[in-house]
Amino acid sequence: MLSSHVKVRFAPSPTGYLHIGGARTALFNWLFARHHKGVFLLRIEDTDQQRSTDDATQAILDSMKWLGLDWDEGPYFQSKRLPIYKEYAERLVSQGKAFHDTDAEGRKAIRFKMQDGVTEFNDLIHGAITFDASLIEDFVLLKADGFPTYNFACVVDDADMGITHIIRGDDHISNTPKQIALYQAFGFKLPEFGHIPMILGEDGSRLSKRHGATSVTEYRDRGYMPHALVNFLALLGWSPGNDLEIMSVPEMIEKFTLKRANKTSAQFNNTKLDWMNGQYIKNTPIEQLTAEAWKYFEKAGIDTKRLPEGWLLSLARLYQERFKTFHDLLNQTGFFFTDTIEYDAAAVDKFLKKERITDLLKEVHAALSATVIFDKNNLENSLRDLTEKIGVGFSKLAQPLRVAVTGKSVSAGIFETMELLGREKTLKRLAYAIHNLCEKTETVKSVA
RNA sequence: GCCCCCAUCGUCUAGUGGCCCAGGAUGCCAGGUUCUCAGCCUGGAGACAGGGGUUCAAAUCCCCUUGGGGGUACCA
Repeated sequence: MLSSHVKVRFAPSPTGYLHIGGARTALFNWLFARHHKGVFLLRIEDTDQQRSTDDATQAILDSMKWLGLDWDEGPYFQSKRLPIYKEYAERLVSQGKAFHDTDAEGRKAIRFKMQDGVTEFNDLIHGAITFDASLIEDFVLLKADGFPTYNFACVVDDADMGITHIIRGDDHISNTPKQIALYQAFGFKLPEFGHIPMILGEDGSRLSKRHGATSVTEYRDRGYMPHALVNFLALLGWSPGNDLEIMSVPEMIEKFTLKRANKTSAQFNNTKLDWMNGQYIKNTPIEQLTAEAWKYFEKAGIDTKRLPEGWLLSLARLYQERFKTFHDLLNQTGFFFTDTIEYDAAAVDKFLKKERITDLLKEVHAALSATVIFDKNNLENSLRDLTEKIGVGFSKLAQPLRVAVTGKSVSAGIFETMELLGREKTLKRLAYAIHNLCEKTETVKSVA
């Protein structure tokens, strides 16, 4: 393959945010270009005046950047190339290959005259695909508003911009014979076509808003790492051919070929994405992870300036193997950042509203108060000593303490948690639980 | 309706005629580690849509059926 002449494009229409299907198409084009050391260009197909918006364009550009899909040319905007399309359309009219037409509603357009015959092309992924051109109607090239239609603008631009490989969703397979007819009418050199499978929602139906998060920006806002999303998306419709799953971007570029792309549509799977994001989090250097968490926390409205030096790093270290997304981290660690913690009612019932818990926690309170250096080692020593002295298993003590301090029956290690929370808050919450939560019936949420 | 594409564990996939009574990952289940959960380790259940061919031999090739997806716009 002549790698030096590869030129591909991603050509979204700015009628909505970049969804994961579009992102995957962009990614495959990008990987293909980088693998072949070719050119990747971005073209905005804003020929639908009603539905195109600047916000959508901006969201698409932001999403591409966030994913790390940098383009070498563009973005070109089709709305700025109107004279070009007009000229090409008229050329076809003058050659008798297209004609002016007025529809029932009185709109005037230029329509392409389809020739009968068989259209066959060799798809890079599907192999030979054949259409009977006589079944395809004469289609509009230039709309009444002077804007080109998709099929027309696409061909004119791809030819004009020197696109060598058209990699796009297989929902475009049936557009291909029309486009080939146009290439032939103009005498343009035909590019290669590679139609990649669609990404379906988790239930196997076409991706839509009711599937929850479908846009790249939503995944960004929910605290996923861009490389994890890229890695996950790369594996939807493509595989390196071995058992490798977690791959760096350079690795993906090196291994990416269209030959290894699938024909079968793939269902999106959030659970596996979560797992993958967790893998990336685990493998991210702690300083970088802390910085990312910091950014996310600030956006979420947490006053990070008030946190002691190094505190967030300790938090990140403690939670690194425990969270899947930054949003998840925020959920898990919310009790650190508030004076009003939420108590899980079931946890309170199960671990605090029991006989002798008040006494036990009073002992714990005393032991913790007497711990001079409030760090995890000393806290552990104090409490281990206590359990030995009063003869109870450590878990009998840990759970009530956990609920009292975090409000939940699940948390990271209790000693590390107390150390991070600090002496003052820990003791305050413990005292509150002793006086207000143990062996009483109401009280689910209050100030501690 | 007509045209086109597709079909391996729930999901993502490996598999291009014998190496496959089908491998990996995720999820699920069980056990281990343990202050809970997560993580980690070990083990387990789990698929070639159905039917015909071709062949000494088929998940792999052909046909039909069924199922899914896409198109059939002066949307892209």
